[in-house]
Amino acid sequence: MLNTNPTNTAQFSPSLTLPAGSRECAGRNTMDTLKLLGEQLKPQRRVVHTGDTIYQAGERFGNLYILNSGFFKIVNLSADGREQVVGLKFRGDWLGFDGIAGGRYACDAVAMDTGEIWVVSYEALLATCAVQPELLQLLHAAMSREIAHDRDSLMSVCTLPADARVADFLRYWAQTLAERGMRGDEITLRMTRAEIGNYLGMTLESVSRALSRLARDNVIGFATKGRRDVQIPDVGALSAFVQRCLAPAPTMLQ
Amino acid sequence: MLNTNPTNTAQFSPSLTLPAGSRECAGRNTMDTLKLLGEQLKPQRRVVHTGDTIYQAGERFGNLYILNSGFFKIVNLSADGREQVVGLKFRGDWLGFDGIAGGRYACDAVAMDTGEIWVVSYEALLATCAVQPELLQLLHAAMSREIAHDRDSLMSVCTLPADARVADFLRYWAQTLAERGMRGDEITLRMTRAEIGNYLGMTLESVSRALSRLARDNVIGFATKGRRDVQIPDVGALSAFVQRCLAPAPTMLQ
DNA sequence: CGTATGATTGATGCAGATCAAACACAGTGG
DNA sequence: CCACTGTGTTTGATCTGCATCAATCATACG
Repeated sequence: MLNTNPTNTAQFSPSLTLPAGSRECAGRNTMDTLKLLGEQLKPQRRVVHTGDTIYQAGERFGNLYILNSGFFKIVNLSADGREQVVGLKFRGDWLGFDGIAGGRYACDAVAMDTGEIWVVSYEALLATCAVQPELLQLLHAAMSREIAHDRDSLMSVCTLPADARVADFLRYWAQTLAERGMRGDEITLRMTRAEIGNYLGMTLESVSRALSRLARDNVIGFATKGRRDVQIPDVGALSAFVQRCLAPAPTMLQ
Repeated sequence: MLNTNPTNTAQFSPSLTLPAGSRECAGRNTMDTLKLLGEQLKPQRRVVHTGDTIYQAGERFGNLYILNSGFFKIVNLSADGREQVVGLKFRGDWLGFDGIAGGRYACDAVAMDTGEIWVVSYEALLATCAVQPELLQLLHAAMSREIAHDRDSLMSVCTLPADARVADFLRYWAQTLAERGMRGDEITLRMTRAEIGNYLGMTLESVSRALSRLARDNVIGFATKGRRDVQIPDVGALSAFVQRCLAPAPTMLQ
């Protein structure tokens, strides 16, 4: 992989520069957006716990879901039994878009932590949008962001070596939390190495080795007890690590 | 890769069973949908030729595009110069969704053949949707399909070995053409091996070897002159080939 | 015809998969 | 309290699928 490497002169983006498209729609932040959605839609609120499934592949589509707290994984299941984590959802994300086209959800949405989701009937949402055009903008922005991010994911697995993929994964996680008003410098991975590996297209052993390497290079740190909490003192260091992985050769001397 | 392989007993879907979600919204077919869109939106029609760029990453968002004929690739470009084909668009597909959230397009859309695209101002589209709710359904269905397909792509690169990825790519291409009323048994790849490889996360040599293998096994055929045209007598054979690649071991004897 | 671009095929090397063993920690129950 | 068990993690050794390097061939075009 990483076969396309045109004159790579390591001009990586310095530290916290957010990539284009990652900021909230119309300059609005996540908290304000959630407040607006809560007021406009008066959604049914539902508390979920680790392992709860909000919808499953094949189930009849009817609702969209807005994640107010906690976090979810989206799992695709193929006819022949392959299982693939295809997305992670954080505070402010919407769930269930995949069901609109086919009338049935195409994936499973599984809670990875305790949290609260808001249930919104798609029909009711459309009705509300008809009298409140700003809502439609929010809906479309959420779908658009999902499409753009899915493409970034594909780019990651297609062009980055294993170590860089793990680093980029942590960078995205930390940035996402920060953008949404949560601490991004100390994140609790509520996924096993196997789940992370599945999401990134590598084995759990490779994930473990990559994390060890990142810790050895002081790009990340591990919390006192257990290896589930990851400290990220500087997000820029993760980006720099990715670039280092892409660097063609040491080119020592000359 | 393909490390998750739970009791894989090769119960592959027989022949032409379309996977859930691949049929058109509300049972409508592509031709009818295009007709409706053309009548309702009266879009500006624009002829494009190979290599034309309909929009580019960073360009200010304003229009969505509906592909009436021809075909496009969607290319993502990272800050450090990596280039990734993240999608292919066929007749009836929409282009430009990635621009809604950030106000700027996130990718390049490049024509791979002569064709016609319809230009629709996003603002005007929303206005029309307000008085024609069916249009909004079509829009959402198109976005939903894109999200679902992007996930399938990620699953492909994460769980399939190189040969199977190429086979699955051809299967998808053939099925998509068939669904949209075009011949699916003889497709002209208007992409180089390098472009296909980039899209599938492998080198051009691996693509070439995979195609040679598929031809040797009579799963595909090459047209008389040149290796750009691929004959696909039976789409099911491609699915079967994918399953064969996933089979744990030859298990000869017993 | 010569040149250029893309495709095929072979030889070799390596990143990451697979196999294997030891370790850490949280329950659980005596 | 500690032994016991199960689940997840780490780390090492080995193997292999695919990348890389390289040479030849095919088709298109000036």
